[in-house]
Amino acid sequence: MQSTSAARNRTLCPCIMRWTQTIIPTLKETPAEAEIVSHKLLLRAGLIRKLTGGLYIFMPLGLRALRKVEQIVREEMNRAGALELLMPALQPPEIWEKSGRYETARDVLFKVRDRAKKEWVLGPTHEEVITTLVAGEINSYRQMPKNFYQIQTKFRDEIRPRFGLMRAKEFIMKDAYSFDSSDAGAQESYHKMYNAYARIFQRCGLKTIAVEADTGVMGGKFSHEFMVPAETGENDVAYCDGCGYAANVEKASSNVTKTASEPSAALPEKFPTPGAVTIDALTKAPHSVPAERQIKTLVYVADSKIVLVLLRGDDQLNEAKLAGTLGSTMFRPGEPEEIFTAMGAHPGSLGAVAATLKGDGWAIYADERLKDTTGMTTGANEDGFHLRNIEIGRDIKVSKWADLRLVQAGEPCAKCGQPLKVQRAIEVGHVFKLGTKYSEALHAMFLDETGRQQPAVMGCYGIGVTRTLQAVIEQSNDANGIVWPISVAPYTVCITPLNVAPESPVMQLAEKIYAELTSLGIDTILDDRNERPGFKFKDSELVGFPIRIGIGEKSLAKGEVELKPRAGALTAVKVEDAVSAVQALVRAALGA
RNA sequence: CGGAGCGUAGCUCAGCCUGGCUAGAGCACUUGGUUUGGGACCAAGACGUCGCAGGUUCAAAUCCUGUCGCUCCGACCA
Repeated sequence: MQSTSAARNRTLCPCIMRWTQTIIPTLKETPAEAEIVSHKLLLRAGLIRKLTGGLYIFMPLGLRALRKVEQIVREEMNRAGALELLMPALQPPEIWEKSGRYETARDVLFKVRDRAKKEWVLGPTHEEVITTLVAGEINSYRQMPKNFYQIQTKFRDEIRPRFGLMRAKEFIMKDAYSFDSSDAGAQESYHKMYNAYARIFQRCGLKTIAVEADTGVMGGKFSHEFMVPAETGENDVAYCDGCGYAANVEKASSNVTKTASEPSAALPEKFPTPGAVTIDALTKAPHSVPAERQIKTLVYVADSKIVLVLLRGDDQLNEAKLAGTLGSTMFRPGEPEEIFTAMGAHPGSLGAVAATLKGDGWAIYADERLKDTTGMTTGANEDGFHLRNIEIGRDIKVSKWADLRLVQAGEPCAKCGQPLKVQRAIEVGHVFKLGTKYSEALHAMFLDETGRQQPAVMGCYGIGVTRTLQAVIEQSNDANGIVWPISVAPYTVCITPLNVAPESPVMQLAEKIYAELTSLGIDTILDDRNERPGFKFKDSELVGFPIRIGIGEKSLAKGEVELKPRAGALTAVKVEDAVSAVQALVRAALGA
């Protein structure tokens, strides 16, 4: 039977997608390499296979789902007036030098050499390329606005690829770049993209929240990230149920209470604190200094210079905010030996009190929550000693006050006062208003109405397409497998005949329904495997086809087939109603 | 790059600590048979440079050294 069925397949109509003719290598057991549910399911459902760390092969089924996500992205970008083009992945390093990112992005740049030993870079993104193009092609305000996009493979030398497609060395991104002749125009382009993104993710069946974001090394003016709430995400999002405020914690601020000051004219007093090298240790007897009355002193090195960062004892530093304050991302925490050499004490006994500092003219950045505080305690820059009665305005030469702290869940929203919540999330999209950084660096200039030369005002907009696909699975699964939204499912319908003999009424009906669904444009796969029913049911649920049509002799005898939505209950429908019932489900899901 | 763990059949893993003949199990695969509405059963079979290199030893999957790869935690990002 087995061999004849293989022979039979070769002679059957190739226009029917039969399970035995494609390859869907499902796994009953989870490969050890996968940690999070979406990665496990991508592998178990036979959608992807790993070539090596951070590099994956899309199997036929996985590719179908990927193409559906891409198509939704393409349709919505086109609807928003963006123009699709395709740029080279291989790029000359010169344009990266011009933008300054050859240095600032060097950690993620893959570099290769050609036979003449000339260096090239593999594009992690395409601001430099598109801006070079626009510099040559767009010379007048009359040619703007323009928004160019592509869907293309990007390369990033990730420090640590992980979670399958979530963070890979090579991934597919939709990147778009808008060019406007005015700031107001750029705002409008930005909002168009923001709205397009909301539609894209909604169509993909994803629940996302748009949050205010830090602009990082992109060097933009302001930006939003589209986040999929998920415990396995790599970002923390702070949001407010009261007014809808939402921001990446890198960016978020809250309306925290000022630190109460304790008026006192007392002068700094050194006291011994042997062994107490943490904020927590100082809160305990015999010292009993509450964390909110301590000043935490962090030592950073920026441009090989020492920088001190002061926070209240119970606050955490937000490095993204520090980057904003420093105007650079080129900084790092000091090494223990380096700190000892500079400060004369080890971490745990550090302080910024002017009289105890060895160095002169060091920048001291202090969090605003410390402003005007008195009666504080901090390290004495001598191991085993701290200072009390610190009045920050009098005793510490703060160079700059800034919001440097990480917000915590429960703090009052800065806009409405309700408590903020913090949630892990996966970033699937990011919109930036860039301004003129790249257009100036790469000379994308145009003549305005008055004949003056101006740099184009840019925006850039990314969607991690492969990551979005995985985020859908991360958000949409159950104990049996994936639960695809119809919009991105590899096939909408899986027909499961329980008798696969070609001449059987069951199989003949299966092929008839297949033909009808296909003629209606509904993607269908026919599970013609000669396997036991339970095996086929389990497999189709693992892969997660949104609708299964079960056809067996028992129900057929009653003139019925079984309709089993992946996320719903099984119902019996008359044979003649099966196709219209499926069509109704599909229409309802796609809103068509 | 720092910290932790793991490399034995296509997959999941045992064996390693305490060295010993021909390296095991389950799943998957091949053949035959029995089955057939929720991941069947019987029988036979195929599949391994035990990650790689070096060392110790009469003898190494097992001990030692080095190396490569993978996974997880931290800093970077779609």
